[in-house]
Amino acid sequence: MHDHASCIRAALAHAESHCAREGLQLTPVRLRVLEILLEGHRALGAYEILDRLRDEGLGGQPPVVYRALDFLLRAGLVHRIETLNAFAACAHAGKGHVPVFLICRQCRHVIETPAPAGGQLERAAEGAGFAIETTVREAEGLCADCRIAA
Amino acid sequence: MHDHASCIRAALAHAESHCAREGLQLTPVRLRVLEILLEGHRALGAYEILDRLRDEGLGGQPPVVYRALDFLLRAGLVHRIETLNAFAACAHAGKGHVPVFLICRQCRHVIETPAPAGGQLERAAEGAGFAIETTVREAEGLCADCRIAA
DNA sequence: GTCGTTCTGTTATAATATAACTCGCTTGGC
DNA sequence: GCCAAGCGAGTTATATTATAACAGAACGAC
Ligand SMILES: [Zn+2]
Ligand SMILES: [Zn+2]
Ligand SMILES: [Zn+2]
Ligand SMILES: [Zn+2]
Repeated sequence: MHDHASCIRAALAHAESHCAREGLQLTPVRLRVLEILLEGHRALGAYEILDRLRDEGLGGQPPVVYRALDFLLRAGLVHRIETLNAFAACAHAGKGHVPVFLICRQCRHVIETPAPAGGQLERAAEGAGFAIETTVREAEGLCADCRIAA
Repeated sequence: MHDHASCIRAALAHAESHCAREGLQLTPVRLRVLEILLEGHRALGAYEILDRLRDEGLGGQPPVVYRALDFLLRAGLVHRIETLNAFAACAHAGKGHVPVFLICRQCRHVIETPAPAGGQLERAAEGAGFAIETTVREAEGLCADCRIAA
């Protein structure tokens, strides 16, 4: 069983120390967005996050949440899930990694697993003389729980 | 050097025979959208395609182009590029494949290479009991030409 | 013919994302 | 103390991407 409470604590502790070390400001809005994303290993759309912020009186317009997400993305604390146009807190903060996502189409849970370097993308790129800067690896399907439930 | 004229001819021939075989209707709008995407190995947004169609008097509203794209996607003749929210004609039509895309951020050229099965995504999924249905593998960076030009 | 299906046309709107400008706060120089 | 620079947040407006919902044409099945 996954101890999510300690999972959240660890992520927040990492975020604070990382920002302190790098001279980045983890402001209330930014922290709150991270906390919301950390509540579950799920991807949330920017406007879902925005609704939450609004309920809490923390900034009611799109730019607020998009700026916070932009900060968290650049700090490596959050990943963008391209398939869903949504965002998920990094589950491996601090361990420099190329994320791979397994996205359940039923419960929307997102499993992030670290990928070793030197996979297909890298080999394909090398053959083509292509210089990779960022990569996206996402799979959609059914997670173990939803397979059993089906 | 890439013989793109014959590349287009082959893709169109495949599209026609594939649709005939499967009982799918490659109507004028659908064919034209495919032709537009085949003009270059580039990704086009739905509204870029729509502008082209409009200029040609072929259907001026978003649903027209989205429906044509939906058809072409399901027929496997076109791929969606999640990173760009855009679409590119399949460069390996007919050869059942899992596409991998190398996307140049400068010239927007898209290189499609076929991926062998059994990569990182599949291994990660197996370990998690996750049943993959679709995968997205995209890399953004600089293509060989743009690296030289830089 | 007329019914069901498929494709297209059209209007309207939803969902996602950014531009551009304002303000308040901090901080450091002077 | 005062000012300027920088940064973050607030706000308005708008751009970009995508879909819902319904109306009309075209076609073959019966
Ligand atoms: Zn957890
Ligand atoms: Zn991560
Ligand atoms: Zn070609
Ligand atoms: Zn392809």
